[in-house]
Amino acid sequence: MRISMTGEYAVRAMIHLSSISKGKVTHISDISKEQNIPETLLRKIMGQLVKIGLVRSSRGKGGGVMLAKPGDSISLLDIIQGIEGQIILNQCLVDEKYCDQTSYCAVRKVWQQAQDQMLSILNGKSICDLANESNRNFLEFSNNKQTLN
Amino acid sequence: MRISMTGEYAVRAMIHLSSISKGKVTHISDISKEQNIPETLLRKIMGQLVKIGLVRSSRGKGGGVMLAKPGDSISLLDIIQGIEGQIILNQCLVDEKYCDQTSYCAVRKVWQQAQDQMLSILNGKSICDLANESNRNFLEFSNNKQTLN
DNA sequence: GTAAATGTGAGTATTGTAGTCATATTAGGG
DNA sequence: CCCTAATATGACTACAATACTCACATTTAC
Repeated sequence: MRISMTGEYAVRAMIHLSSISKGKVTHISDISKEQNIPETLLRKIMGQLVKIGLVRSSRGKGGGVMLAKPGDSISLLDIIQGIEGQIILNQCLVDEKYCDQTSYCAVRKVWQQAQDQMLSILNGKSICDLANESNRNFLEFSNNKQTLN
Repeated sequence: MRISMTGEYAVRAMIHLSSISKGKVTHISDISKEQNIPETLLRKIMGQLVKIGLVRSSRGKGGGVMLAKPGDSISLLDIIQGIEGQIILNQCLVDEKYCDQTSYCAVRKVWQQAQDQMLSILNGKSICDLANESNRNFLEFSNNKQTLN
């Protein structure tokens, strides 16, 4: 049970985008290089991100991609669900026909609970938070390295 | 991102087993019928459950399957992880080579947190709990139905 | 018109999953 | 020893999803 590469790539690309100053564009090829994501694949993923309204793009010379809205209004969950569809841990949570015990099954409830917890955690983090935290961690990381040398 | 059918079947089979009085055996074919699980597939799943020590089986006439230990010492997580292997939401949580930012990446931390939450919920429920709760819910459910009619 | 961008449908290779089938193995009881 | 009832398992199939690639289309600025 894993997140898809597509989902991971999307998250990385979005974090990259959130580091670009507002109003400026980047190019898919740049993100591809810096984040080490196959370019043609990233093109498709960016296409999806545009479709679901998280990214704005413009074609042609001078074109490129940028966040469609402020980074603090986009959660990790928005990205993942946008790309992968709804996260549903257990079949019986989605398919009524699958199990005839839905109305009293305790297992179902546990999955529901686990799923809710997970979603709320992913929902609680904006890509803005993520970019900032990573930056802060990176600085600490670099400082530690320096003092070690 | 879903649990596999195999995992779901295993859980159902285990709950079924936990309803059998201690010391008695059931047959795979019975579980198959009652839980609506393809028999040949269930045979394989039971094989795995035996291998990981959750089920005890005996062959031949008078043989069958039973829980290998008390139902309250077996968690939902034991079953799922036993069957599906470790639950790992995000690639970077398992594959060091995959991402060179492991030491400071904030995304990684969020996934870790979501995963921990989920595991702890699954770990907190024994199949004994589950069987009891389902029974209790079922009774309520039936009563409601009766009073409605 | 040309170069620089994104957009996209079709195709491929690989893997994973759900499930089947045939056959082996084990055990009890005549 | 043989029959029957049970689990065990390796090989196989069918299908779907994933992670890509490729070629080409489209858009825009100059």
